[in-house]
Amino acid sequence: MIKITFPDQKIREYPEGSTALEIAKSISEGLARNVISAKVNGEVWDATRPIKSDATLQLLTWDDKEAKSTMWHSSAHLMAEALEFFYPGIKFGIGPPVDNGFYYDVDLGGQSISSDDFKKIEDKMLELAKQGNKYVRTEVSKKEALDYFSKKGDEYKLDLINELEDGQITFYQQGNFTDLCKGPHIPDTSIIKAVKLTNIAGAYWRGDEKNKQLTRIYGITFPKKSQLDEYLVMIEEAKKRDHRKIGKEMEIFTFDDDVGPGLPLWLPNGAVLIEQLEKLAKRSEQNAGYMRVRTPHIAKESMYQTSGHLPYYEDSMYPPMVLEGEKYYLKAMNCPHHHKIFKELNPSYRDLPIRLAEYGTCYRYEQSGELFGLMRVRSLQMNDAHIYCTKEQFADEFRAVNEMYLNYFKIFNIEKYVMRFSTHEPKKLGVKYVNEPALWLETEDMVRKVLIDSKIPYVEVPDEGAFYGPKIDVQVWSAIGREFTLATNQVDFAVPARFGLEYRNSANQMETPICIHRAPLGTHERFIGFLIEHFAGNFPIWLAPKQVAILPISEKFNDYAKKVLQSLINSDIRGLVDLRDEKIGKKIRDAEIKKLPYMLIIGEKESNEGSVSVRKHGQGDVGSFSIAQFTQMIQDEINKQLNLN
RNA sequence: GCCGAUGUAGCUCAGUUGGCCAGAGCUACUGAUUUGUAAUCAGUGGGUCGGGGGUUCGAAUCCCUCCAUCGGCUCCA
Repeated sequence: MIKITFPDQKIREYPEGSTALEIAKSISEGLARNVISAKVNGEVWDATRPIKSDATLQLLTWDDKEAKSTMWHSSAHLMAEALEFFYPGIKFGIGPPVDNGFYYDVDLGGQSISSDDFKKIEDKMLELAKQGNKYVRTEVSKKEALDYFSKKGDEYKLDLINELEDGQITFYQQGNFTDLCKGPHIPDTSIIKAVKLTNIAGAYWRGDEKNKQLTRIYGITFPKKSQLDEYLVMIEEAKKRDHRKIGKEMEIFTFDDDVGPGLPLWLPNGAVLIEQLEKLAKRSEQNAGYMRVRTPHIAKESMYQTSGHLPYYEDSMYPPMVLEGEKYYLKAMNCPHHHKIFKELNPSYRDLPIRLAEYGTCYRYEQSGELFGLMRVRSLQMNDAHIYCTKEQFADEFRAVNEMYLNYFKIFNIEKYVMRFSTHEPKKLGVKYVNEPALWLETEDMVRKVLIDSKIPYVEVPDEGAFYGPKIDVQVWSAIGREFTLATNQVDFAVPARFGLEYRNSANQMETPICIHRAPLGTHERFIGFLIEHFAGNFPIWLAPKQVAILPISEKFNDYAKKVLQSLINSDIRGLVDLRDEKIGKKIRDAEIKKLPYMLIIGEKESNEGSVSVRKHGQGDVGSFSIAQFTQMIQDEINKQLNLN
């Protein structure tokens, strides 16, 4: 007998070699039906794998994240079986679970596949699923594994096996399909009740663009048909929040073929959003002791040689303009310009820290396939600043920057984000990173310490640093689930020295400052793209391009409506009047669709009283107020949203 | 940049076994109506069918090519 410890710390005895599934059955048949996999001693296992000694056991059902992964991993195998049925000779790369489903990379040889073929593959998968074939795990020797896939002629699997150690190789087989796989898997295919292939795309073998491009087929499965329906509804809802759709509807931005790809035009409503964001940034930066600077959009090649950017990033900068024998580049970053300003200021230690801020306009020649609405563009304006400080000041400065982030997140009600702390990879010193091993370790420790001291949750990712130092990126997700870096906070211990930046210390010696690059509001482009999706276009009133729509009931009240508008403008409130010869219901409907936060309905009663009848977007009638009362109401709401009270 | 898909009026879309002057709704404009909390009625205007080339008696429709967008891959100072 073996002792099994359950999550509630209860211990029960079972025969040696019992499986999680059998144990579940001993508790209840219903539970057993829902078991997808199991966590044995903290490791996810097949629910059908015998447990041979004392262990802790957690049964995993669909509600557990790990169970979903198991399910989708098994689904990838099921799809592979269906694909092999339709496309004999097909070769398989990797087929893992992902956040929303799974994919399998395949090499179809000369055959082709398109989304038109999805239906037949889905049907085949469901047919195979109904057979309830068991996923059978076998341990094989390296030689057996190599023999099997040599016979099959699948060079991708051979490639994978060659990297594995003998004695640790397992196969899984269900129905007519056998795959190299470390598992775990669901007990049998009958758990898969709903199947949807979602997408088809190219993907390089092992993610290397020098390798052959395989066909990647994405799909998702569920244990209940209704869950698939819910998922499809969710996808539809997400599409409605897409910033490209709302940005067009609300006339925020546009792209034009003649202007060029990735070069957005900000329409008047978008320009208001930008102005409000800049107002917020300028105020918080002023309070935090920043000084504003302004720099040109281009610079000579020599500056980017000095900064060291050229060898790393020349390919993603617009090609240079040659004037009088000199090469000029459109700037892709603001730091070198700011470094030059620091040098000109010629500070002593008493002047530090020096914080230089600019909403700098940059141009980056992003690969054409990378462009994506406002989220990835070629012209961008960054909420940039560079803080020059001593080593002793670094922790306080870095902490203050993080606090500024968190304050912004409160204002924008951003709750779902991840701080990603990127460090260097020692093997790539001198290639991807400046060759200063001691400084890397020292600054990484400083950053880590600040994060821990400030109790900011973060994940550490090796080999993702900037070439000049470690950094923190703030990751957020777009409505359609794509992950983005919204903001960034970077340490630079290398470039100031390259520019010969120095300050005089208290002992009258010259020292090089540390530089912090920070952009809490990222770029206007990405930040506004994100905000559109975050708020689904229903901006908080302080940010809304138009805050109030004035809707006269008939032409007779147009003059009073114009008077109300003027009064709002005098109080710095952004409004519009709908003077069209339409019925009030139509004007309200249009204002609601345009997501205008407030509507003022104006008729005979209001014009006689000098009042306005207030309707709130998405809520309806909220009553009658004097113009002064309404103005105060709006201003109070704005102050509250910006934490200005 | 690579793989795949898509591109018809300002917007959303119909029109593909190739065949009258390419359609609808919304928007815009004009007129009637003077309206009380999510669509008043009528009329008018608007399209190089993404660009270029080809096949054909005839191309939005078939072929080639370029451009742009979308989904991924790679990249991201």
